[in-house]
Amino acid sequence: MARGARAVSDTYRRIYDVVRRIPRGRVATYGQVAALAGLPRQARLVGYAMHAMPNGTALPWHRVINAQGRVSARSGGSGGSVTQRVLLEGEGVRFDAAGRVSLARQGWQPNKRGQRAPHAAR
DNA sequence: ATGCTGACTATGT
DNA sequence: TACATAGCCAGCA
Repeated sequence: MARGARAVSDTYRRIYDVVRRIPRGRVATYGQVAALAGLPRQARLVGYAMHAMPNGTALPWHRVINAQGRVSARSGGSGGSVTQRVLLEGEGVRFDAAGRVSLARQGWQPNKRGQRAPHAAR
């Protein structure tokens, strides 16, 4: 590969690859995905990559949230953010009264064994 | 080539 | 906790 017309740039390709390895029932932040993709400080690019996602791309984009543990609002104004929250809840992700997720508890932690949060996890 | 925009983050007030 | 500002990079007109 690495030749001819590619639907997406290698940069986006890396981002999608990272998002794809996010385990179910876990959430990752844009900055985290960017870092794992080899793009530190490019959290914005991650968000933009999600928006530029080709139609038909099957990946857990709903498991990507911002550093505040909240679902970022996307352009279009639709209830896309709501759909994302519903999908996460369907995987067992818990939202607090403020509509935020405990990254310390549900956050995806690669390198860690079992991805199990410290204490009080469940 | 230039300038603006955008599913962000960190820091300060 | 909420709002404002600065820094980042890629895609598009």
